Amino acid sequence: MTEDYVEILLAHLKQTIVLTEREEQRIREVAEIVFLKRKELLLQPGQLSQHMRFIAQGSARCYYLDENTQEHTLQIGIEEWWINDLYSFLTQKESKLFIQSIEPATIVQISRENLEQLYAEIPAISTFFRLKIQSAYVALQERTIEHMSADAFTRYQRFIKEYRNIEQRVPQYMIASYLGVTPEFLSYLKKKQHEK
Amino acid sequence: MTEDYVEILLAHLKQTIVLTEREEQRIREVAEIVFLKRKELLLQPGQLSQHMRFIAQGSARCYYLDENTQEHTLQIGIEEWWINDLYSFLTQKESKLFIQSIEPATIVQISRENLEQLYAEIPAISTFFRLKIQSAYVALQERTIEHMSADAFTRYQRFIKEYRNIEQRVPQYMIASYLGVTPEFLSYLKKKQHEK
DNA sequence: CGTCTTTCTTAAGTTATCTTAAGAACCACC
DNA sequence: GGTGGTTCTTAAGATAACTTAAGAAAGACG
Repeated sequence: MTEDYVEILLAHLKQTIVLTEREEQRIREVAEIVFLKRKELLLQPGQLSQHMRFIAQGSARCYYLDENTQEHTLQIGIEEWWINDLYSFLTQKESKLFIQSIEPATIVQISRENLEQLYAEIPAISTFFRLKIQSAYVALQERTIEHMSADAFTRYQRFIKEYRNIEQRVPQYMIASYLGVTPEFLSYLKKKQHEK
Repeated sequence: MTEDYVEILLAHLKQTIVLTEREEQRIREVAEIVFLKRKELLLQPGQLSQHMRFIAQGSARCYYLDENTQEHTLQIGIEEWWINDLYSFLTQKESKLFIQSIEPATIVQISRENLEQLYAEIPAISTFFRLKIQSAYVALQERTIEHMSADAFTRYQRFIKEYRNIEQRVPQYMIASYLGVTPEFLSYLKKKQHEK
């Protein structure tokens, strides 16, 4: 059932905020569902990000492609994570990023216009996204600090400790580009880790 | 005149939002002024960041000290920049960062409680800081991308191109720790740049 | 001004990480 | 269940960036 995916979003929201039955109904009205195959794009450089996107099933990532066609993964998400280029969504400027499913995925998304309506009608929704944006900032700051102060082996160890579930579902080369190393070097780090 | 510094803040706010004379007066009532000598601390790890801080004069930076007592500068600011550990301010958790004046500086700051009052009284102030937090996020994302995709020489060149005014006022080793290299290596990069 | 502290430079030796290339393993889908 | 594409590993050689150390320059402040 298509509707089941929206229920996953509602359950997720209700972990943080309280919603009346009527409010839930409003969200059901505006939520859109997108089904993706493996490695399909949801957003590309040059486009505007027009939705807040919630992963109801599967996995997705957000990455940057530099002048040398090297990928740099900024975020990897699985079920119940939000995935977006907040830069583009918030500033309404053209994105520089790709958002791509990793496995086949189901996304529940709300468009900017509908979201603005919801903000007006349901103050708790406004609170929810204010908190989300805050935590996105916090996560990014922690990542920046970690990237500057730890070497690749340490970053890898922390990653598998914190996200072994993700590590097992996602191609190695995406994790490498998330950690900021080449796939070959990550392979070497993995070996080094096993030897211990 | 102490009050002159608050006027700098007001002029800064009025570049983005419109304020009535009464609203300006409310801001004058709650703004606090802090005078700092060179290299004085405004915030240390373990403390809570309780203020939004605006540099009216001088310069300041925000940095992280890792387990090896290496400094990593997250932000450098001069006149009319805001400087804070938003992580601590927003989440009300203990900061992991230092905020420190570089040159002698004058900070105009508003405490969290006063700011919350202002949010309620002056919607434009709420808009202003929402935009600030957004642009802090955007700046951090751009920095992350740049750090992952460009080598140290390129990062240095972009830095001096964009911030030569800052580069000339701030010790080299802070710029090194902002760019993510050792001071010795930055010295080498500088020489390389001149040779061109 | 002069002196003490802070900051910057240079250079040699070292290490972390990348590049290239090629084969092996894995997996998606027919 | 086979097969074509994807992903992973290994290893050798290259390079970017770090470490250490010591002297030189610059700047703060009495």
